[in-house]
Amino acid sequence: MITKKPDFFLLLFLAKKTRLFNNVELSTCKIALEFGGSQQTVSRKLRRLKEAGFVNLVSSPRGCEISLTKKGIARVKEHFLELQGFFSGAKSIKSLEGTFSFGIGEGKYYIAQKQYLEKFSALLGFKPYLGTLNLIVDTEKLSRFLLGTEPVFIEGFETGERSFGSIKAFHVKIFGKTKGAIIIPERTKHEKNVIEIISPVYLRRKYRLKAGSKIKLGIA
Amino acid sequence: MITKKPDFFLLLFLAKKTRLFNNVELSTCKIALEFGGSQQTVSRKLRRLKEAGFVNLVSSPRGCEISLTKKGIARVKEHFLELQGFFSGAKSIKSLEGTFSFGIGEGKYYIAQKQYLEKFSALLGFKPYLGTLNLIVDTEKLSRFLLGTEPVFIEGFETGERSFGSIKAFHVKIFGKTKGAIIIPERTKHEKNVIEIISPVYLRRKYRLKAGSKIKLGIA
DNA sequence: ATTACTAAATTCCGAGTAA
DNA sequence: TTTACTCGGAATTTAGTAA
Repeated sequence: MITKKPDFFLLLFLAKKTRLFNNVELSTCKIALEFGGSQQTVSRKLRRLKEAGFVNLVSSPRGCEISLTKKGIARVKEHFLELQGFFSGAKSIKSLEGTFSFGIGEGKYYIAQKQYLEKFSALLGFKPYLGTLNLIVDTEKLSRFLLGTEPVFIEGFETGERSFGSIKAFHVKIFGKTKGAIIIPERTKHEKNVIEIISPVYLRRKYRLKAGSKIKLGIA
Repeated sequence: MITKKPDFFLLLFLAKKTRLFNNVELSTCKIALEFGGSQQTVSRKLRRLKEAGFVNLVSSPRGCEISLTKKGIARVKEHFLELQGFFSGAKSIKSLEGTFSFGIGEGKYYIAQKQYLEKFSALLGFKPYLGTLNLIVDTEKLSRFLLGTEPVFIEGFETGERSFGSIKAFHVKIFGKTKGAIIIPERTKHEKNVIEIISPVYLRRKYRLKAGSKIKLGIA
């Protein structure tokens, strides 16, 4: 008979209960209550975790003695390290370079919407200049840069005519001093290597930008 | 209609793909291939994640545009922080105090087994004195102490007469200098506030231990 | 009190397929 | 190519219970 896929969430639950290395005495009833599901389901899932070699399980009419096996501990650690890989600052970067590009001016139409403008002021703390700065960036570096910033979520809205989607905004400092934000629509078909920047000032004039000019963004 | 429970693993998968904050273009086929399951199942699970408010999803015959919502990002972060809670050294401690107690001498019988002795030598790097030191410890502190140490797994074995279970061992330094290890059977009904220590030296004599003597264990 | 079996209800999966 | 529907079979859940 083929061993069924064991319940990873129950393994995580047991990892917490055992503090990874300890043995614990539990009953299927208590686990069911705390973890969710019925006593029978917990019983079955425990047996599967045992079959799969993730836990040591001694069941008796007096309850269950449970500890994680080497394999079980490894599995939980692996899961954690994987998550840590992209949450920890290890891979994030603190500045991002972009190349100025003349956009098609589409962004301006969107951010000029009164509802967006009000939310930018309220949530970002500045009233943006009525235009966006298009930057060509390395998508890999963009991802790593965004990981280190705190996103601001700007809800979408409906007008009589059409609907405007939600936007994620990320505070940045342009050339280490000018306030601004990267804005990324949540629904976009946009090429991902082009981002739009808003700022209270007219960046193009302030920094005398020409096509191909390099702009440095830092974490705000 | 009640929204079904969305697949958290798919959410994690998408968290990786989107690097949390980015938008990605994927197809249900590609996800199915990489994540597992059929195209149909992925399609259904994506829609459930959307229903549950975890992802922004725009599907069309040309593919899917996917990004995580604020709620989705929060859910993944919450999961990570929960794990980090007991993996990070924040809660671990570097030393543990125990009170010497005369055991019933049971441990001696076990560790004297030739198979165990050989594995101790091979895996722990020392040939233990033929006896164990029983220590009464605080279970909460023991858990936190063990979190900071590296477990050594000693496999069980069978003799003609009976079977001997696996043992987890943790390197320690007794009073900051003497080599030793905490040994915890994987299957035990043992009261968890009593641990057994093995060491190449006869600890009881070396430290002139009497019932009630305090022993300090440090990370090796 | 337990664990865990059986059986019925429910849910899930995926081949086939329409758009 | 896509997405996503239908539907039959597989898998899962859980109430009832035995031990």
